[in-house]
Amino acid sequence: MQNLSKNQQIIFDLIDKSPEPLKAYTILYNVQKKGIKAPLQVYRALDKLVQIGKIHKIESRNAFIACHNSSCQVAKATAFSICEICEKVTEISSAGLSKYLANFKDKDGMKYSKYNLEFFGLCKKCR
Amino acid sequence: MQNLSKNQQIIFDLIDKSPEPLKAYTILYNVQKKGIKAPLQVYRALDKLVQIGKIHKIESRNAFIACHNSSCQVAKATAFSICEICEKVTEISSAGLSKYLANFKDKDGMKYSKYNLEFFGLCKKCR
DNA sequence: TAACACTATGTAATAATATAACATATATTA
DNA sequence: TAATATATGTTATATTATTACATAGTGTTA
Ligand SMILES: [Zn+2]
Ligand SMILES: [Zn+2]
Ligand SMILES: [Zn+2]
Ligand SMILES: [Zn+2]
Repeated sequence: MQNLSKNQQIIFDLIDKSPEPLKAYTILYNVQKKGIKAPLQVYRALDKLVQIGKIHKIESRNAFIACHNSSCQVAKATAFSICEICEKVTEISSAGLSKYLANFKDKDGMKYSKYNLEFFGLCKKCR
Repeated sequence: MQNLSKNQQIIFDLIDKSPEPLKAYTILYNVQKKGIKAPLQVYRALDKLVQIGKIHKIESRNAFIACHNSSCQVAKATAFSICEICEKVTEISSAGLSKYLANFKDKDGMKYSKYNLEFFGLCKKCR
């Protein structure tokens, strides 16, 4: 587990303490006072953080959330629930689900160790 | 099953005959000769086509693919495999998988009838 | 038919998301 | 030290998507 660089740490801290997924430019606005001035600086840190599993990208929302699955063993096998009203996003950690998906074989008998699953519905509060 | 409007039909035809997912602006360039001149015209048709399940959006690629699951009964429950080398995308239609996911319950006992799953790996040719 | 609601279209402008290209600096390792 | 890899800074630009406003067509029903 490598240490984070300065920019990576700043951006990870912001995402980690956010109760909701953050978008790249929201992140940019919030770290400008810390000296990160350009989009590319944000995107580079995001890329790295995604790569090492500290954060995940919510593809349908173009937003980023910190991993809370004990610094994701499954950086490449992610599942989320997304509330269609309040946009609350929760990372799903289910041994059953990840086992099922990791063992799933398509028609050609092909298995996939990497996947991203996004469930949509209404959260407890919005139901 | 409603009929498609003129723009919707033009854009669906293009996507339907494409062997690969198409991006919005690629679509735009390809339909300009048919009188569709602005991005919004494309996005509006895409939105509608997604809504009625004739096409699906590949979220991780910002691209659109025609549904070939007999005009998708499962417009809201989609699964794809994506080759990380050649970018070939295939819609997965597996009764087992859709049943498993439709019945999946999260920690709160919540079920989700809508989801999008993207598997990543190497296709037959690229392996 | 006329009124209404609904869906679709046309057009211009702009917002939001992401990358290319190039220069420099810092950390790691041999 | 030298070599290598990783990270940063900066400017410009590419790509993806929406807002706002005006108009036209389609279907329903009073
Ligand atoms: Zn995680
Ligand atoms: Zn909610
Ligand atoms: Zn389909
Ligand atoms: Zn391939």
